[in-house]
Amino acid sequence: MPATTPTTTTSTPGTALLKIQEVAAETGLTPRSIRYYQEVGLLEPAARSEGAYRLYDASDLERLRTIKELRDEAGFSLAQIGQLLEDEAARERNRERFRSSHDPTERRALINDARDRVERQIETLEAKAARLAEMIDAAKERRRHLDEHLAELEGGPDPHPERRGHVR
Amino acid sequence: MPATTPTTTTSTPGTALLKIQEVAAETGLTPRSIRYYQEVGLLEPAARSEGAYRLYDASDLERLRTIKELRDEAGFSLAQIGQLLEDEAARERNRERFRSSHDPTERRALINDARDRVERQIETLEAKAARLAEMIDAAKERRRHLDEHLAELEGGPDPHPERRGHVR
DNA sequence: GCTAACCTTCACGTAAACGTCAAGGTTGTG
DNA sequence: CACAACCTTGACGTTTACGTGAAGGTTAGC
Repeated sequence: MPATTPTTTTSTPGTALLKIQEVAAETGLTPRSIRYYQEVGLLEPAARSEGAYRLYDASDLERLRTIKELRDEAGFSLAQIGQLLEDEAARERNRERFRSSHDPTERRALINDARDRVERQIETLEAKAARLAEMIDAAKERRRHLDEHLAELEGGPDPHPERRGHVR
Repeated sequence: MPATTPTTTTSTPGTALLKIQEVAAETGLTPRSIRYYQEVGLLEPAARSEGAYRLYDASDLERLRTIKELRDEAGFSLAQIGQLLEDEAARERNRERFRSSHDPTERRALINDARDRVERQIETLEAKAARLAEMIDAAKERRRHLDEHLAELEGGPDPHPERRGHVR
């Protein structure tokens, strides 16, 4: 028995399964964080080795990178991330059910459900983006103001620049 | 001694000073959080009453609202918020020095310094915004896809919609 | 000048998100 | 098959960002 392959039915041939440390190196997370994410239900490893080693596939890596991005870049809590990913998962599940359903009414219901979920995601994200945009605008306004001052200094080293047009 | 007025020199006449609970009501923060922000150096109350009550002015309120926004909307840690506000403060200080300096070279140096700081703020914020935008685009793409499906179902309740043009 | 309602400063408790050993099993390479 | 390098599951420690009293001063109204 060569048995480098795990004992699961997730046989995606070309897909090499990685051990937790390799995943950590690949994603920039720590093994502890990855285990913790499993603990709080953010992702289950694709498989376990015979000796119970966690084994991760490509989609796991993708998911972990998503989690990390949501955490670092967007500053969401793990609970919020869980919500967002759960919505994703529900979307996938509905997709499956959708595919196997031939009743147009149910199909429409499933899609509408999915759409609502995506809509919620978008609203959550856009609210955050809007706030950020406001802050960015404020900062840019400050920068613009400073640039004005600089231009003034370049244009003519007037010892009393506050006299020409209301600097404040 | 009528002494409703504090014992500080920050005499901005029309500015009513608020006690911590009033500030809390006004900002949506808790008194504890406000004290904590002071503890970690995010803001000092404008004054103290005779009996050492914390008293806050309008600019304190503004600052607290900013902190809350950065915390809730942008998801920054208090440490990061401290950095951003510190940059702000440095900007103000430089502004003061700028006003009292009459050496054009130094003036330019001060403004350039300030500009660098603002630039850093903008970069930090825009990086975050960019990530968010990516996520929003992805979500919108999913929504668009779902809408397509819905349109297909509305247009004609075809029992085999997967036959018309590669649904996946 | 009494008292309710607020404030103060400790000080300990808590939830989230991990870090860090400890004790022991697994893997694969020589 | 020995053994270093990795993995497992606890379990306790740590930091951040507060919550929650406790013990005692302060303020404002009557």
